[in-house]
Amino acid sequence: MKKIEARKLKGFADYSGTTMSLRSQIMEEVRRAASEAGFIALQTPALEYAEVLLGEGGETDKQVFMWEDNGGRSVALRYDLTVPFARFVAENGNLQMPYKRYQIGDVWRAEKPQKGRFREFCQCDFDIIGADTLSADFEVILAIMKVLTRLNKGTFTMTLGHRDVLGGLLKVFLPDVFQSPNGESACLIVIDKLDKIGPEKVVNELSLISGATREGAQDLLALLQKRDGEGSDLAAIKASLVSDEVATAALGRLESLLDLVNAIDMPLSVKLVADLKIARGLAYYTGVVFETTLDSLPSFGSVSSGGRYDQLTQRFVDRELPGVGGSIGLDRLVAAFEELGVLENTKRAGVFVVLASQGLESWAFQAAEFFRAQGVLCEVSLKPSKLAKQFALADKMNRAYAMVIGEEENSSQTVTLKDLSSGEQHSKLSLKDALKLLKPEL
RNA sequence: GUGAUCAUGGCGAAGCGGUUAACGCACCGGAUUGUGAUUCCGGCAUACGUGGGUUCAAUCCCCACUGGUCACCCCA
Repeated sequence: MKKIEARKLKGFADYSGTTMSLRSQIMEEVRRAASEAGFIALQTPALEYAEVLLGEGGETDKQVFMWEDNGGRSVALRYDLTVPFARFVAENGNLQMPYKRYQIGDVWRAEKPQKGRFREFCQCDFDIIGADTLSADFEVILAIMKVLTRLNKGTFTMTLGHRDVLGGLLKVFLPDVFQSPNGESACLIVIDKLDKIGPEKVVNELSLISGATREGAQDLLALLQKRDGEGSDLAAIKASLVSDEVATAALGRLESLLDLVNAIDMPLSVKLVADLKIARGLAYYTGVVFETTLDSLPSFGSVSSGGRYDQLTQRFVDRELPGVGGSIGLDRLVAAFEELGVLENTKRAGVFVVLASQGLESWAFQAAEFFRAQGVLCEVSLKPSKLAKQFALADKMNRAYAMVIGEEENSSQTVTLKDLSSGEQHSKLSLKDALKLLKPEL
């Protein structure tokens, strides 16, 4: 009979073993950070009406998985968690504002897969809608920083920018680009490439944009490259924005965010750095934007990013619902950690119950359940075989103890415990005495 | 979506126009029958991505497809 080839679609992956443990660990930290700050959980469907997800024909629209369903509806797999969230908020007018939610879920993008880049991947989002405040921006950023810090697997740099500041600078240095409809965003895209292609090329590319002058571009680049410590020279930028109230206010917000982070009395392994050239992110961002990279693997790209999106819900309703959110790219983060080789080997834990002969299941499970009830991982050998085999299996499964149940233990209602690290063995212990060894703290 | 590159058992990896296609890891069994490292012995999957073509002969050469990887684009 012809066999079906066991295979997966490109860009899709199975996760198991240590990779899956790390994924679970990250999700736990996300839930923890969320509940600490009162973000509530939300789950939305994977599939949405295509029109809900599609923007104005931008680059990202091309990467939306989309098809006609069996009922003739045009449907699409969600591209991110933010747009469906905006749909949810628009659809539920009775939410108590500000509304804070977190969400862990898979998203799909029809891209060409690469390392750390998948067609299906998990994002962990924190969003706040209904509050255009510094505190809202900060809660989102802080939550992400805490998650990354608590993973304890590396240090990160979060670069912080603001669309209004960059917009203000463009008005000063390249005012005439605003005469064409896409002039501003064209400039932002080019400026964002600064680190990658260098200032000369950026100036060249900027000069090609209608309305831009070479001199203006050079001055702008010079200003953006000025450093004050690790970040942009905010004082110099502020000096060029004096006449622009919006941009000055935006800059003030950035400074306040930096101050807030510095005031937090908690060691963070994420360094927050202002860098005004950060412009990207999705098209719907309107204010603060940020990207986060792993210090030891910056080439992997952003493992977390986000920003303020004050107009997103207006796709659906007239109400003004300012929003801010950030996302941790769980699978990219995991891939980066794997690349770095920082996945922990599973530690020895728990008990493996070795059965010396058949017919001992009753006592074995009584004992196992006794320990399980105390929170001890306890697995019973499922295939009776030679003792040596079962011990080897206990070792391979990384159990801390092997517990032997044989005729003697059965008749005396005891267990024999062997510490698999030290080789030390304690024969015929009562369940209580065994528990003292397994959980000394009790 | 554009370009480059690669494709041998579950994984890693030799070979290369004509071979019984190595080897390592993993897995399974055994080394006198209540004990895990190591060691020793044995077994294992009928492994050359798929489909065409060139050739007396193709895993090896050519083309297409599929898949992996990398760069661009975009992005987590």
